[in-house]
Amino acid sequence: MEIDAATAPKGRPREFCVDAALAAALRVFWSKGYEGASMADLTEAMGITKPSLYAAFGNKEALFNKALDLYEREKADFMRAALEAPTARGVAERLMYGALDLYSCPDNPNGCLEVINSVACGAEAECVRDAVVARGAAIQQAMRERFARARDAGDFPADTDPDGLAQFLIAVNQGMAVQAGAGATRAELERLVETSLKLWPGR
Amino acid sequence: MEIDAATAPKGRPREFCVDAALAAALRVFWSKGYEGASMADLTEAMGITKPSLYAAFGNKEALFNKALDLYEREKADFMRAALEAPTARGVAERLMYGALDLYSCPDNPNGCLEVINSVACGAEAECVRDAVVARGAAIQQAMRERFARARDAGDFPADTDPDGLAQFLIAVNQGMAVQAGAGATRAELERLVETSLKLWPGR
DNA sequence: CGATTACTATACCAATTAGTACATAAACGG
DNA sequence: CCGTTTATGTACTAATTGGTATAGTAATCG
Repeated sequence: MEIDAATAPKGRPREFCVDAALAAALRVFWSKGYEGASMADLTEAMGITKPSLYAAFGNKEALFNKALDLYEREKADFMRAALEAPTARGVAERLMYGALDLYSCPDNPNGCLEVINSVACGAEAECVRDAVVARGAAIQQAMRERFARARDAGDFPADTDPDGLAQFLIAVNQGMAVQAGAGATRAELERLVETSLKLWPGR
Repeated sequence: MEIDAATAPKGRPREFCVDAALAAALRVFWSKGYEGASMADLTEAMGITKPSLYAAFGNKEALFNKALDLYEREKADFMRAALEAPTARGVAERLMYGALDLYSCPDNPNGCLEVINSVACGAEAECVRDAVVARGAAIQQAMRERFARARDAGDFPADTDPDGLAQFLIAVNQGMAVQAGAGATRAELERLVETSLKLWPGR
């Protein structure tokens, strides 16, 4: 019995990198959605066979949830980071430009994994939809709290509703994701960002 | 040979109402999306068998396109109507409140049929996605032209970009559809509408 | 009445879906 | 070298997918 179990893998070592396979799976889910991504699509992109996939990740739903974790950790982290901007306007700017970069990056599928999987779907995908929607609600809640602080700090004109502004910012973000998925160019999305920020109230 | 062919159907008359069946199909596509709606879902909701469906509508894709026509004609008509408002602000108001009514109507599936089917999908659905995206592009183009006229009429402050504003309005609309599909209440969507309109520039 | 025409229902099709059984291969501790 | 353990590749399953062939049925036309 070793002290460090991680250094003593027992059986045959796996021949693929779990992280790289998961990153490949994320790309597939990101471009096709949960339902649109078949196990055949996934195994091909990941470069492994189905039994390996099931052994390493459980099943399709578990794989998706792990990919979703990765997405939030590595791709959508700018959302959390945006909340740390000193003013409400700074939050909006960081969020919009971060979304612009993510949704129109040529290395990624265009659009937002969470928006793709939070719209309507068949019965098979309802469980993952609920999971995605729950994460969106968490982000929205965090933004509400941030804007409540911003209001107390005097970032907004007097008659402004911070909750409404949080919802508005998320809505524009979601709309940008929809347009990116529909093939909008980066220049078009840039115009959307600039127009939105020009309308943003306060500091 | 009769003059009026419509009054003399030759063979056995069909036992269901095509319009009612199409309306039922629309509801299914609207709540599950093109891919999420199986033929079994559709035939059950429409109250007919598969051969009847194929005889009357062609195939799944043709059925969807007919449902999409119906959607634009009966449900999303407020979009075109909004463009006839006398000022740009009036366009925005009609569009936002029309979308609010449509996306949160308790008699309908929540959300927007076109947004649902313009996000990522499997290979099977790409053709219908392209069709939906093309319709969205047409609406956006019409709105651009409307706002170009509005700018000439002096509806906007001097430094306003009409194209950007059209894109912005559509993005908020799409975001509202995403949130409606994710379970937002009507009151929440109302707040989004009011916040957005409060930020709208000019008259 | 018969012929023609078109709709309906059952039963079927090939392809694809997510998920597994099983035998084999590669690492380890003993 | 042996047994245990884990991973791999092939081949398979049951269920579902969109789509049809076939046989029967209900209407009008001549």
